[in-house]
Amino acid sequence: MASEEEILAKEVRTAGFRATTPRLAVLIFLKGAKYPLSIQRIAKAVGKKVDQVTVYRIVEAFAKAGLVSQSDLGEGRVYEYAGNGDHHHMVCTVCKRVWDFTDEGMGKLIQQALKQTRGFAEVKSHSLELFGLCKLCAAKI
Amino acid sequence: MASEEEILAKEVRTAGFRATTPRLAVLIFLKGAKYPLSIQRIAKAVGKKVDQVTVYRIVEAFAKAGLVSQSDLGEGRVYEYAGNGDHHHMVCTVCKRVWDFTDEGMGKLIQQALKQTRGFAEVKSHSLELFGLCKLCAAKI
DNA sequence: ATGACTGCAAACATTTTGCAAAAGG
DNA sequence: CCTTTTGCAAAATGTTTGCAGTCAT
Repeated sequence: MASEEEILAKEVRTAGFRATTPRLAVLIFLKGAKYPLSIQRIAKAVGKKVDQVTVYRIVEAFAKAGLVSQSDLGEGRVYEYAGNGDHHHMVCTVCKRVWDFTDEGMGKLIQQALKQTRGFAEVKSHSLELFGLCKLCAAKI
Repeated sequence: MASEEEILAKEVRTAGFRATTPRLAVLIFLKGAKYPLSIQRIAKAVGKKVDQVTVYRIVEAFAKAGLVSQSDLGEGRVYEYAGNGDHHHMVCTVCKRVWDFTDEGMGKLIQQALKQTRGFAEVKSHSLELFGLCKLCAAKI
């Protein structure tokens, strides 16, 4: 049976890249991460065996290829493994913690949007964030 | 009758700020803008009568106060006047142009999300972006 | 073998900070 | 007045680029 690493290596190659140590390190880390992370945090996580410049290039390329998805949860751009399922984010603007949620209605919403905006041909990806207060932070106010 | 500027001045004061020239310049410009803009573009637009550092501070404060809303449409963070109505963005990833669209179902979606994520008390704002290809760019491929 | 990829150094850009002077209420 | 706000200079961060050497295929 294929190891975790072999599976990801295949995924990386399918996306058109060579399966290098830095790329696998980044992808393995992101796959295991519980919430989206900034370049800096990813770089720190993979350790100094991978240069931060390389992390920039890898993550940007992965994002373009759709292997990772990007968003801005209020603290600058963050990235997460796209293969962990389509979901959205709910962010507490005080403690910055992130919750995931899913929504069935996205397909319908996209159809509606396309109907409204003539001029658009095709939606490739989406990003939806809700900002507010978690119960803990709300209680403190 | 109150001039455009007087109305915005009042809005700025209601939000808890002093109605200074730089703040009104930024808000007037953003109110008239047809799509969300970066700090750099806002600074350039209001001219060099307002320092770019001041634009940073103003826009950040306005965003926190809810006077402007922020998002990342793929090219870094951009801002727009919040009073121009609740809407979402559709962005062509090739030519970067932005279309607006609205969605009735947002309230229901938020209720759903709150149901899913125990731990959340209240949603204050949201941000929804669709990325894809406009017809012009799709035709060129 | 050979093109893709990485690391390193340095350029470049963006964002933040501190403080004295200016301006709003 | 008296506090908030601004401009300026400078520091601190963040991001991109160029290139020689390394690695995956």
